[in-house]
Amino acid sequence: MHTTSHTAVQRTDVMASRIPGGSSAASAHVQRIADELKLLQATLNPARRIVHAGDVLYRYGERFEQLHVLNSGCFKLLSVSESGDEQIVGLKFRGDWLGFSGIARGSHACDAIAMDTSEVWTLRYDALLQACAEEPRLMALVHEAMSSEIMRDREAKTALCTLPADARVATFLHDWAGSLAMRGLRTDQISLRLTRAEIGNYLGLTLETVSRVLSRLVRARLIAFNEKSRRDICIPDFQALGSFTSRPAAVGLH
Amino acid sequence: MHTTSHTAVQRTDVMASRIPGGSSAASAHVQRIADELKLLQATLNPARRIVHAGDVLYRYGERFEQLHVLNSGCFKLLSVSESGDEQIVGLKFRGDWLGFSGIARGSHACDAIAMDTSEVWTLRYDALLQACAEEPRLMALVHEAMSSEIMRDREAKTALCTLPADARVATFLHDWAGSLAMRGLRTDQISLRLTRAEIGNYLGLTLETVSRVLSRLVRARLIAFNEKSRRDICIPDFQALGSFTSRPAAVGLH
DNA sequence: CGGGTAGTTGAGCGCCTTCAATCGCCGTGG
DNA sequence: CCACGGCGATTGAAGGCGCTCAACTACCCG
Repeated sequence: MHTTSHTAVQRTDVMASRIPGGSSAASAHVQRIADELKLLQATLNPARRIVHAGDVLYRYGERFEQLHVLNSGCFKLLSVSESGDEQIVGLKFRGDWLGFSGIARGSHACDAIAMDTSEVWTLRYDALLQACAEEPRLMALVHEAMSSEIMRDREAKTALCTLPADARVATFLHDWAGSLAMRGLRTDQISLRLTRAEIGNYLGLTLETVSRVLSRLVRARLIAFNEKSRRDICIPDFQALGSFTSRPAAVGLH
Repeated sequence: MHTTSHTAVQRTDVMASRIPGGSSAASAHVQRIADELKLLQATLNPARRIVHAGDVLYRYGERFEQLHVLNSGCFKLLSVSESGDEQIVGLKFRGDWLGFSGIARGSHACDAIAMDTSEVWTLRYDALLQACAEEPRLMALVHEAMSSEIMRDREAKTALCTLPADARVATFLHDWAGSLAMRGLRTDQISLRLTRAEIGNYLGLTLETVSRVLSRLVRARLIAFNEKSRRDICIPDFQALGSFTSRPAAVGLH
């Protein structure tokens, strides 16, 4: 795992002009993440480093001592069962925290693997606790991050429990694009950094089903493939894709 | 099969590795919950009260101001979608916290409904924050509780993604019994406080499937119904039920 | 007794999986 | 240069698991 330059200015702020669902809410969120990072930097001066796709930030079972915050890039969280099969249990983007699940047992509960070149800020947990005691805003920030994670996990569970395959995949794409939008990135053109098998794993489907659903969404004009790579997906109408979530019907089949 | 003492499990030291009624780990956990409650009481003197089955502790959308800790009883967390259908997103027992998901937005993300007569300890969130700043152990306790919730949500997601109906229901029963065991309660005789429809809702199955799976588990001698109520379930061999989780095969069908 | 709720069980269907074939891409090595 | 193999993705065909629809029972409470 590289620890090269810590300056890594990420060129994110292309920005809010392109954001679906109202740029004001999105840019507010962008600002909020920036403020949070600034607060972190001021109170804890976290170690920064760049990691690359495939790099492992921590592994299941490793002693928990640090938390991480993503300044850019994206990560997947991988839970490996004793029988050896893997389950993707989370996806993380700029502003998200990594490692919360390790606090309870004192050892990490999953693997954290970069899906793209990313800048990670790392802070010692004991230092964080101490800083939280002195800076109430910092404590509130940490609690909000954990609370958000709990909320999103529940939404994911609900999707798994209630949505058929088509809506599940559509929701997945919509959420991914929404995650980027809230961070000020473009959403008309998203680059999934997962194979069909990984998407299926994350959604409780087989890779074939994912592939078929994507083809169906293309036929329904809700998405389009980039001609270069079939992992790059165009979303002409962000809202339409979202509304498909609730109405799994009304797709021209066949 | 009955053991009158509260150390419900006898010949299973092996189980101590996982989620045992294995007495040592279980009683350690009981002790830990007791210590946590004691610390809470010492630092915050929370308001206690008794609620009854069906009582609502908080509702979706209500302003978030308090957190709650269960001293006894059990709760369900209910998420209601805009279209009106409900999803059970969590089950809570003694020692569990309620309300974490409301922190992020400042309003509660679900309904919390008692499934049984329960004793609830309530504390103001702002008071908790303040107390956390002064008492590091309290802050650690809160973080551990949130971390545990994240972990358990992920396990639930994994179950939804990977297990077929039979294993899902078996895991549900096993986990429920395990939750009781970790709290020092008997596990050979558990009383589900959910209808078949609610179990199905929680597990992403229909009530008919739940009913059929339970009948199958009875035929396989992994569980037995109490003759009084079909919601009360005997678990003759806790371990066997657990091992069924991983091997969904090998049940005498028909 | 009648009505309502909870639960069980059967029959048939449909969505998703399983199995399999094919295509395109890319890096390697003859 | 092209052949080859591997990986990712797509698509078809067939089968099965779980859902839908429905009937029936048990139990509680008026």
